Amino acid sequence: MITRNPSLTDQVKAHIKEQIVNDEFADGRIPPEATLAEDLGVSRTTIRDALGKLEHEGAIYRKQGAGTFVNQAGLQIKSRLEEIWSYEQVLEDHGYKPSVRVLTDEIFPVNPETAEALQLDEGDEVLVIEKVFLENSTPVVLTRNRIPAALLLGSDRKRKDLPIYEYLEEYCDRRLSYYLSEIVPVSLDADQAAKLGVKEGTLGLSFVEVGYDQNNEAIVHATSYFRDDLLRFRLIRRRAGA
Amino acid sequence: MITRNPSLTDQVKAHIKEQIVNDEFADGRIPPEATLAEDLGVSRTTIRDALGKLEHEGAIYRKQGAGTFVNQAGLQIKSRLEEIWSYEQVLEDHGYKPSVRVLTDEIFPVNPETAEALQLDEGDEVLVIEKVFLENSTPVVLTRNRIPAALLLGSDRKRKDLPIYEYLEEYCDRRLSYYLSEIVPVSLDADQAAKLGVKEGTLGLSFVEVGYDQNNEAIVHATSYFRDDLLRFRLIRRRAGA
DNA sequence: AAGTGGTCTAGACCACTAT
DNA sequence: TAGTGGTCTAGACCACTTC
Repeated sequence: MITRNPSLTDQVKAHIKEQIVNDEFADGRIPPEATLAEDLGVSRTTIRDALGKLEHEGAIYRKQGAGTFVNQAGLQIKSRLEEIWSYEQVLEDHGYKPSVRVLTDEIFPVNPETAEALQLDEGDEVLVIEKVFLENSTPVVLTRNRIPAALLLGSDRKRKDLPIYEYLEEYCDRRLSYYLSEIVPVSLDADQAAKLGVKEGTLGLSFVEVGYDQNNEAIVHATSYFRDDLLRFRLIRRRAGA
Repeated sequence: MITRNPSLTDQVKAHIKEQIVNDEFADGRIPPEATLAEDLGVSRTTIRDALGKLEHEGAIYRKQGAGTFVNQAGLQIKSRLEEIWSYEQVLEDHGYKPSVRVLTDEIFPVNPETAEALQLDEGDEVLVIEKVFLENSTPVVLTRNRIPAALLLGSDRKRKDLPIYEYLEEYCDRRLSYYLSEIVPVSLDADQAAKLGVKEGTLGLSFVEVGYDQNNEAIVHATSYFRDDLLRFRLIRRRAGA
């Protein structure tokens, strides 16, 4: 059944992706764009947009003049760094059964680092939400999110365990559009190590990031720490401009 | 002057990017797509493709129904992780004057890890090129590239200091298409620390990656180590599927 | 020479934002 | 309601690979 929303392109993308994971293409060769367009009853442009997205996420590769092919190596990637949104989802993708524990959920005066990241003034307040994501009872990810208190709409913020982007939609009516992230290797301090269940000084990876909404306003300052022994991030690096 | 190659889209993109960095758009507002199309004498599709690339690399953002705007925050990013290709270029972008020193350039029997990454057999040989990238006389990046010896075309490989993708084109006639990379925090061992001019055990970031050519054949296994105090990597994380 | 992906056009209509 | 970006179509021609 063809409907708008999800877009035709996304439907086509999902359809082809399904055939890929079900290994329905002989020799890993995907049919020509013109054939796909005719078979699915859409324009070649729509097919090309869908294939473009699949190529970008590493599921396929294309060779001008030759054809389009399944990319087995790319399909192995579980967590694509550029697309990580919910850590529960990431853990699920790794085959874990994730759970969340909220450690902190309080309003504090902003610290200088967050004030700069979120363009706040000294003395402004932020809501600090600290959470741990666990697989079974093993902590894997520790996050600290800071949201300007001025953005909060009501005081009945019950679902503290929501993914932060859902929390922002629910209680601030802001839609998180993208993160600008910095990747930093860290030696976990006593507090962080305790919360992640490892020894102080253990090596870990961390993100320091600022989240923006559709109006390009900074709405969240996030810091995340990962157990490197349990979670590895991968990404595809391409030639600039491609 | 309008010519093919670079594509119209890339010419349009470069043109708009230049106007952005020269701050030629009042209020950071970029003209409507229809206007750009008419002014530049191309179709709206071409304009949209160009704007799409600029949006993807963080230079602009778009709001349906409202317009297209310059993204000041995104413009600040120097090294976009997904697009890093030459470390000399990265160091230049950070305002450094880079230089390269080749530490190793020899053929060895393949080790098990590389054999698996490049689908080689035990006993096959690889060319190992180890290089350090320096700013002035300070080491910043240490890389080790391993190329299957079977790919080498001749024996007069003089330019060992070429970026590895150029080396592969020059001496193997293979075009590097993309890297599949894993990000790993490390405590530098004695050898690595010495080559980077820091104390053993210093915290660093590393990439472990496999490079593929257009036929999706693995052609290089690379390991890189970075001085975290001198080089930070950033990236833009977006909602999956967007 | 035949087939395939890459680029580009011109135009239609929809969804959303601003006023 | 007017203006803007988002999606989609149908078709043309080019560049490259394969045989």
